[in-house]
Amino acid sequence: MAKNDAPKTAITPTRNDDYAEWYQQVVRAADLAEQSPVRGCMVIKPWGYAIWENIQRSLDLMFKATGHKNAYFPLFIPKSFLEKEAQHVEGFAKECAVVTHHRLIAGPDGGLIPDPAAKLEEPLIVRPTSETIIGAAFAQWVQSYRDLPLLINQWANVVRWELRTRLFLRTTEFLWQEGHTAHATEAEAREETRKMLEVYATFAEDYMAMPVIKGPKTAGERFPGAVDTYAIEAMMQDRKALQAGTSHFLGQNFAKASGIEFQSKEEKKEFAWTTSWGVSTRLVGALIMSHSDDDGLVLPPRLAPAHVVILPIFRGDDTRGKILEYIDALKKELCDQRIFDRNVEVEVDLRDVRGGDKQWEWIKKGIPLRIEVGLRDVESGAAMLARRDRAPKDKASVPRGELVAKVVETLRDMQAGLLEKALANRAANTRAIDDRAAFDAFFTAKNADKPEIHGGFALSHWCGDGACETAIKDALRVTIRVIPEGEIPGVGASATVFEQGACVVCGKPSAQRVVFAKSY
RNA sequence: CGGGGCGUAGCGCAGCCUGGUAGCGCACCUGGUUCGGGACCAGGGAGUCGGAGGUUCGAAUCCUCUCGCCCCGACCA
Repeated sequence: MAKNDAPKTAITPTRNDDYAEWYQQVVRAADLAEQSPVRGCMVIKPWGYAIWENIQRSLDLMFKATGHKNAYFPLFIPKSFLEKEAQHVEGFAKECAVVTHHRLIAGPDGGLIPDPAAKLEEPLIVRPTSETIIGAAFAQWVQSYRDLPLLINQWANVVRWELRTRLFLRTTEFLWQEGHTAHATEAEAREETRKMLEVYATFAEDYMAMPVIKGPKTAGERFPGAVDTYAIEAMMQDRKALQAGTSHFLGQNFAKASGIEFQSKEEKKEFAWTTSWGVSTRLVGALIMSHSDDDGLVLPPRLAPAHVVILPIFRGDDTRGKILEYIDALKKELCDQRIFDRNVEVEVDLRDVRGGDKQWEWIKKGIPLRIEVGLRDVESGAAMLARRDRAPKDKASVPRGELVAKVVETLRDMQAGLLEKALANRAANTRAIDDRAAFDAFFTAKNADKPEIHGGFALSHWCGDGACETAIKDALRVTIRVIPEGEIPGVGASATVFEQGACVVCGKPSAQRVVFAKSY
């Protein structure tokens, strides 16, 4: 095949040519977000924000169904609050935005400067997370064991002064949800931690069509101040791991720091047991990197801002009305259909833009289905149907009578297909590796100058020693993403997680394999 | 925050070495021909060349500083 015969893709470069650049181009081509004038902060555009809204709505229902209530706490956290939990301080101190003044005045050069007379007595920290401020509230709210459990969630923005940012994956300000709960017993708090991890895993697989491995993190990867951190980890198309959600068992650390005490049935003063758990706009990044291709974004129907775009094909003004009428009726009927707990959402693109361009725009935006309606279709009682998970030119005429049912059926099929494909990709790039040489080879690019996509998930034995974990990290930038608690679908019997083995680093005995990978 | 790269029209880039006040493709606007399709022809609009200093008769081009973005690393959702 000559160079010029290479299939033209809507996105350049392709994933294989330059994955990082491809990602950015998809974000732009799909009109999801853009860089803002503020360093490290993004503007989320309507199409991208709608995805977040769908994530929000779906998760919110799941939180409510598990007994949680939403509330809202201050953006600002007094410095002294953050100082209350030693490990917490250590973890977050180096990435905090600090508010020191409450007024601006004219400066010597005509600009504005903070008024020295308006300096805050105690600096306020723009929340990097809300354990401490919510802890303070909880301390007020909880008196008796009858006040427990306290199950609260907050949708908010947070700020972490990141040194290296990437749209959606890591930005200085990001949107998220943070659940905070307090319980009377350790067992109950542990159960809550697990329950929410499960909610996240379900959401990832059923809504995002993104398979995840769930389980505890190693001590080294723990949330600052947590006793145990659990996570869901997904594999992106460049085979790197992405932490898509975390759930923390905080023990009594924060209860002690914030004074969350209650009187037990036995009339004793006790510290509550707390948890926290969160997912962020990073999920949008995860979605992009799970399914999208060299023609742009690919969205799971369940979270797509719209399911269908109807593209009219006009030839001359005399037939325009007829076609519009046909489209209108079709749209109405489609919008009455239920799919995945909501109505089918339809866009009709009437813009005066060339047909081909219009079509490609929607392909790049990842809308699941495109329906073309021209005079021919109106007259024959049909429409052309094209799906985003097939080649752009792959279209089929569907009789009008079957169209509506076909749309619903196809959306379901696509949702399932995306998960299957992602599962297959993960399985194909997950390997049981038992000796160090093979491990090193797995995580080393053949082309050092321009590393190709390589590696994946290595299921290897680990003795549990942090030193071995660090040795791998230093040598290969590979970390233990998660300690799996079940077999990994699609991986095959030769890679059984639970069997005796020897640590891939030091050779000491190990009872199970863990997931090693490069990560975001 | 360390190493590297890059900032020239909305997007992608050339020009910079060898200073003489900007060019290409796509997008955009107008007219026409096309048209189940990322078309073609003709005409047109759009850039204080990231910002600030400096050198010079003259700076996108040379020097200094600064801001931002990207990649690699350390850190992290």
